[in-house]
Amino acid sequence: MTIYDISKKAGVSIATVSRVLNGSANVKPRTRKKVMDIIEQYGYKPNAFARGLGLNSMKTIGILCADASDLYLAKAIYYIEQSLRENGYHSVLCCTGYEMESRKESLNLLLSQHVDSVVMVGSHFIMNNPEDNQYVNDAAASVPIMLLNADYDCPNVYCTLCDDYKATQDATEKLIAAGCKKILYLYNSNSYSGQKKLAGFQNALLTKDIPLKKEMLQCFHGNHEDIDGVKNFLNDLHDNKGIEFDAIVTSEDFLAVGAMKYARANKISVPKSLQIVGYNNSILAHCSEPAISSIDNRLEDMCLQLVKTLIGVLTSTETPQKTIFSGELIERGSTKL
Amino acid sequence: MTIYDISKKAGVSIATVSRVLNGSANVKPRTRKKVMDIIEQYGYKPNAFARGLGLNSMKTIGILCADASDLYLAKAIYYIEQSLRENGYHSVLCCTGYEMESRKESLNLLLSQHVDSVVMVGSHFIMNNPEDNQYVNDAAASVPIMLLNADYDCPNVYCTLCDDYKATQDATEKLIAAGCKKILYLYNSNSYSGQKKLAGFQNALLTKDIPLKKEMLQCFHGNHEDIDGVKNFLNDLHDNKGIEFDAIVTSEDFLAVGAMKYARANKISVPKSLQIVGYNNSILAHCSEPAISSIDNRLEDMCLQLVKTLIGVLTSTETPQKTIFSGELIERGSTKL
DNA sequence: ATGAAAGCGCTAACAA
DNA sequence: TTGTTAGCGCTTTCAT
Repeated sequence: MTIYDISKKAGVSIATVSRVLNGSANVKPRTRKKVMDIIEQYGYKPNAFARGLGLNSMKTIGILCADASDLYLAKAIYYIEQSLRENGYHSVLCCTGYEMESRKESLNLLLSQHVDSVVMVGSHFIMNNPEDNQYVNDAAASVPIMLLNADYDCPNVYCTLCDDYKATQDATEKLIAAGCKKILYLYNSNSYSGQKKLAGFQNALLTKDIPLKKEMLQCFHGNHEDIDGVKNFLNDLHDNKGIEFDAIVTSEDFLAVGAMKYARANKISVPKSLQIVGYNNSILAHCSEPAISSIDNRLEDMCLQLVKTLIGVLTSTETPQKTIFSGELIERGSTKL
Repeated sequence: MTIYDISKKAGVSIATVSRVLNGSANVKPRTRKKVMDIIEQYGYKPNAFARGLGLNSMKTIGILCADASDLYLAKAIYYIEQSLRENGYHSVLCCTGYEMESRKESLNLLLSQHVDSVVMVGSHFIMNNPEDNQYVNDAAASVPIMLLNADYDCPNVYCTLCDDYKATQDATEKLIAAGCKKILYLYNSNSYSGQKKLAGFQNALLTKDIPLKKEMLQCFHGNHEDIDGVKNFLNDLHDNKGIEFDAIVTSEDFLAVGAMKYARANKISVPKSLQIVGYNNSILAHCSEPAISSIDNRLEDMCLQLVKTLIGVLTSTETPQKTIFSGELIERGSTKL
């Protein structure tokens, strides 16, 4: 069933059918009704390819993310896809893994699909080395690029992010105000937002005149699901390296869960002897007893804003190139502030 | 840059370029080389729409799932997308939520996109009432439908699932063998696989001659992230309804985590006084101390098999219509068997 | 081994 | 208000 069949049955030209299909004003109501009836009757659906060929768009957005099974990224994808769909766009998902090469490859794959835009979910897509980000510039030359949780200055690149720096700083300062003297910072990524969090932590110490010891910044290099690995890591830090701490600020909830298990295994009372702060405010923060205080970076708000911005760009509405949300610590039993 | 430009520059016809592009055998090596060079030089990429129009396929698979932010479904999507990409297919993601109507709508959306097949992730897509499944039959009339974790008998519908019945029965029997007398079954969904698990539990009791009390089958109706809700639910069961139990078998890990928190809050020793079994073997099973024994239903294997089957169907290779994997209990600290 | 040309189904510019 | 028609870029016969 094509537009030709419909036009024949309705006794009009294909142009008229097309007008009806696209809601053009220049159709006599009676004609419109006649055509609509035929369309309904035969359950005709226009061919998306042919339409795409003509318009050079299939109303499809590419979503690039390192790992759709990551709790945080999965949530982001969920919000973004939903919002895009509400705006009449499809979402092509492409998980790139954490390697540079496959990242570029995936991007090219999406571009060759003629997506109308590419959303990059997660701060992993922007590196420190400008050369490594060239692929973003290249892509931005053909379609608008939307960055979630990353900051990058380039024409046709739009950023929506959370002020991780400030959120981490605030949380750390709260711990200091509550009397913590030896705060360990536990992280696992050097991505853009990872660095911001770290800097926020350091700045909190600086502001409160607490000397910064290098050993109090620890990077866990294991897999992001390896909670017991984190526990062992902390055990090693304490038992073998002699590092002492009365609070742990982490860059991700799973690290905080690991810290929680470390405390439990060593019969360290939380929050009495050890306070723990997570990041992302995910379900993992609810899994332990007591529950973990975690920094919420307003993921849903960010995602909705990102899509809003994107739609603005695609419809040539004036839109801000950068939107920054502020995060906040959700206090639960793992801290007493 | 189109195929015409390339053909002109290479001094051949578009047909030849097309042949080169599609790896046809009927091209003289020298001609092929000549064309290839031009293609490389100009970085030409064929237009996916035009190709789609001709072939009536853009090598795209629709992935339907209720909620991409659900831990389990997110993992499934991850595996499936990856495997599809390796096979040269794109993935269009569409999250339907848990309502019937939006489910049908999403499916139609995908079909109107001319996807080559639709993968339905999760057992929610098949209902008890045959009428409610009619939409699957309808869709199967136009493209192959792949079901993950659901069983449905219909031409052009292919199922890949885990034997949840057996896995649950086995785990329950192990608990009985270990001396548990009062086993509570805690679930939260009546989906196809939800029913299988429940039936497996019941059958274990039957097999071991343990009387089945209705009150020992409890459905938690809250949100699947509401861990504290589960804890409170169990508190209520015990304190107000006077239900006693020495083991809890759950249909999802988050329920097991809730049970764990219930035990901790009430100073019930796990596994000594209460044994707990989760389902899905997700990261949640690792969050508590002790870690939770959980049934692994081999999600990755299932996903890879599903894609393998799909590729088979699309290439008209002979393929089984139903593949069943068997699950197994991964024992951790929450049980002593 | 290569080229010419007919679609594929739709949109949009132009004519009437 | 409606119809005619030229693309859109590619695949695929059918000739050569």
